[in-house]
Amino acid sequence: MATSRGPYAKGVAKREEILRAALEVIARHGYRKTSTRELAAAVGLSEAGLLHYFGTKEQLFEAVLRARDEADRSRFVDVPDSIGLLAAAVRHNGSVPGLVELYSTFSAEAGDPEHKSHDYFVDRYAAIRSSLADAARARQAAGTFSPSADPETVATALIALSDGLQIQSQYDLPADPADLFDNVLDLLRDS
Amino acid sequence: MATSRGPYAKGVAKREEILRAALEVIARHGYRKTSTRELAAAVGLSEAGLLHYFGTKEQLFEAVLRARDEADRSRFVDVPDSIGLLAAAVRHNGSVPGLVELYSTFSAEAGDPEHKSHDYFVDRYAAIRSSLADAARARQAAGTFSPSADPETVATALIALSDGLQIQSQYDLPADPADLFDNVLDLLRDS
DNA sequence: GTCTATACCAAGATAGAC
DNA sequence: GTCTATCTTGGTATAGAC
Repeated sequence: MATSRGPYAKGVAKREEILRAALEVIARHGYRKTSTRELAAAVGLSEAGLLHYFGTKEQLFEAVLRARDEADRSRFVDVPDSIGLLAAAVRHNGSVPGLVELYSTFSAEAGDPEHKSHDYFVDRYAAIRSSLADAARARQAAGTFSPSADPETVATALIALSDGLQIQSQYDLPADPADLFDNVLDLLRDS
Repeated sequence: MATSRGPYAKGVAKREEILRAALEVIARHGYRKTSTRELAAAVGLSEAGLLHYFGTKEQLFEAVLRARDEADRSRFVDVPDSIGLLAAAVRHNGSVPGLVELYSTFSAEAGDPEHKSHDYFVDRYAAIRSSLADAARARQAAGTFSPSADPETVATALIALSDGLQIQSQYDLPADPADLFDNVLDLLRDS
């Protein structure tokens, strides 16, 4: 048996270059219209060469979304709790429509239990839900959040609100989704 | 000039048969995995014959969603206002996972302004938003809804909540999405 | 019964995943 | 390169208005 040696430094760098390029191409052409062919051309690789790094098109897009989560976390390190983090992310989404389209489409498609990225979203939703519920409990203890609201319910609803606003923002929304999200949070503080 | 004669009785019947069959096949196999070939076979047509009626696969799926909206409206005629209608639809969605997958995926994909069904969703969202805002105003006037909530904001947020719950329901949700939706409505009544 | 738009099919062009 | 998917082209057969 060959023992796994892990990626070489060159491979790591190429991976990052591919992720950056994928982000850029997706932002311009959208998710559905971005082919592996086009992506390969953008980084100077053959299609086979590109897929060597990520296995399938889907795993590549999953990697792009993981990279975005990571980037958001480090962009908003100073935000006090995960409810605030979600609000900041919703606001930031307004400036990256290509990523919003990727996230919306991909999270809907991966709803199929046989989709390669299904488990990624199961884990991601569970983690966010748990951390939002913690934040809701902390805010309730501090007296800055509706005491009658069930934390788990609030957590699930806030995620749904964020996801749903990302979809609606692709159509003609009369207001800024981020302002809307903040307004709903205000309602929950006062009820 | 060729004057349009409209569809023959046979064509009208076949159209309905196709929509019914599409609903069933999509409910079983999901949206992404349903091919025009499979759909054509299910109604005893060639692919070209199938596409003769709807032009493209996308227009066929749009027709399926229009038929669903129509079916929901007649299923819930006795529901007093459109907020109640949305709540009833969310509850009903729990029994038709294939349609939920179709709706989630398709509404995300059609976010692309060049998608053939983009305008359908623009109109649909605008209509639902307007009717939900009317319902919120009526409930506020009747004293059964938070007076501090802006009706337009509530309308957009309720749609987002419904859409987002449809996505999350495809993963491991700890609670029933319909109960969750009702709980959020309760919070809005008391605030 | 004539006429032509509608209903439908066979084959293939095109394009993307892998 | 191979396989699979959508959609077009170019046709024939039939419904149904007149």
